[in-house]
Amino acid sequence: MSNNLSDNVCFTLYSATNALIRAFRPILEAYDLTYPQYIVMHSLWYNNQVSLKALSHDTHLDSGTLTPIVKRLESKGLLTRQVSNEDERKKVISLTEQGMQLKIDAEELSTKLMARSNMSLERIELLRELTLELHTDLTKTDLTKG
Amino acid sequence: MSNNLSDNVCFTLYSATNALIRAFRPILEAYDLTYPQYIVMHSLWYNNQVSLKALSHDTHLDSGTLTPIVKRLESKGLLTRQVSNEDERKKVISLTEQGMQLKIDAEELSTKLMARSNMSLERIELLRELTLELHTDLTKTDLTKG
DNA sequence: GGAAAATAATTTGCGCGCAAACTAAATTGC
DNA sequence: GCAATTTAGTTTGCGCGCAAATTATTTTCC
Repeated sequence: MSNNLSDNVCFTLYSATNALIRAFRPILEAYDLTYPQYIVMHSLWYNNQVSLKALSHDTHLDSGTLTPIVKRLESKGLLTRQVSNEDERKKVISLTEQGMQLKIDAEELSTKLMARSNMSLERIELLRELTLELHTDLTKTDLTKG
Repeated sequence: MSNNLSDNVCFTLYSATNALIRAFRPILEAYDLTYPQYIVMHSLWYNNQVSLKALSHDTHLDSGTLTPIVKRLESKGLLTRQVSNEDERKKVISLTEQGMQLKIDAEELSTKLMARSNMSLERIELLRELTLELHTDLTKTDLTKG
């Protein structure tokens, strides 16, 4: 019988994520990026010239969320969006030279942020495994039915 | 050297939280609550008649976020907001009868949701401890200076 | 080959999450 | 005792996050 919000994993997960994004914000501000924008850039650094659908799969962000993010990155000159030749419904998202250059500076940013926390590498890795497991679990199983 | 988003704990934490809130949404919809609204109600069920400041401390949500949430809960008839007698800057937030009755139904909702996942209770508890640790860590230390 | 169904991306609407600016009341310090 | 500072809460502006509706293209299948 929990009587404290911190006794509940949903709340601690939620609070920790908010705190992490908040801590990340001033660091990313130097690169004129938000965290979701950083996720998209990071994905493209390793998987360039993909459709929005593919980007959605990689980033775990839905298309309605991605469209405006990608448009903002386009207006910053970090990527381009071109209609695909094979399938005119699709858009090919490609990094610009500027977008690729950002990689050198910003690539390891989130790793560096976590490294500055007081948590041990072992516990950070454990946290990574558990959150990965939870995400896989939640997206596989439809918990609303049952 | 990570080349995959899932290798990074920031990303897995972020994705898992989004997935969790998403899974929670249809369940909470039956109570006409969003997850942040549920957090506020949960807090009040154990700590009623508090100022917005105190509620902000308990829920880890900032005042600019809380004001509109609390107003929505007020318009749903779940709580009231009255100017404090001792200090007219403060507002006393109090559950209505309806707000208190919701507790019986909705109290253990997030625990039940997690219990339906495929994760073991041990790993869920471990995740709770790690996210609590990270949150404490991030709010204590200003990682932007360093 | 053409209607029906599926797919890709965009748009709309709403509720956060939070920094920054603002208002109003209480406290401090001379 | 009153001006300066601090504190409590609200408002504004912006970027998500996502469900649902919409548009446009492609695929299916008869």
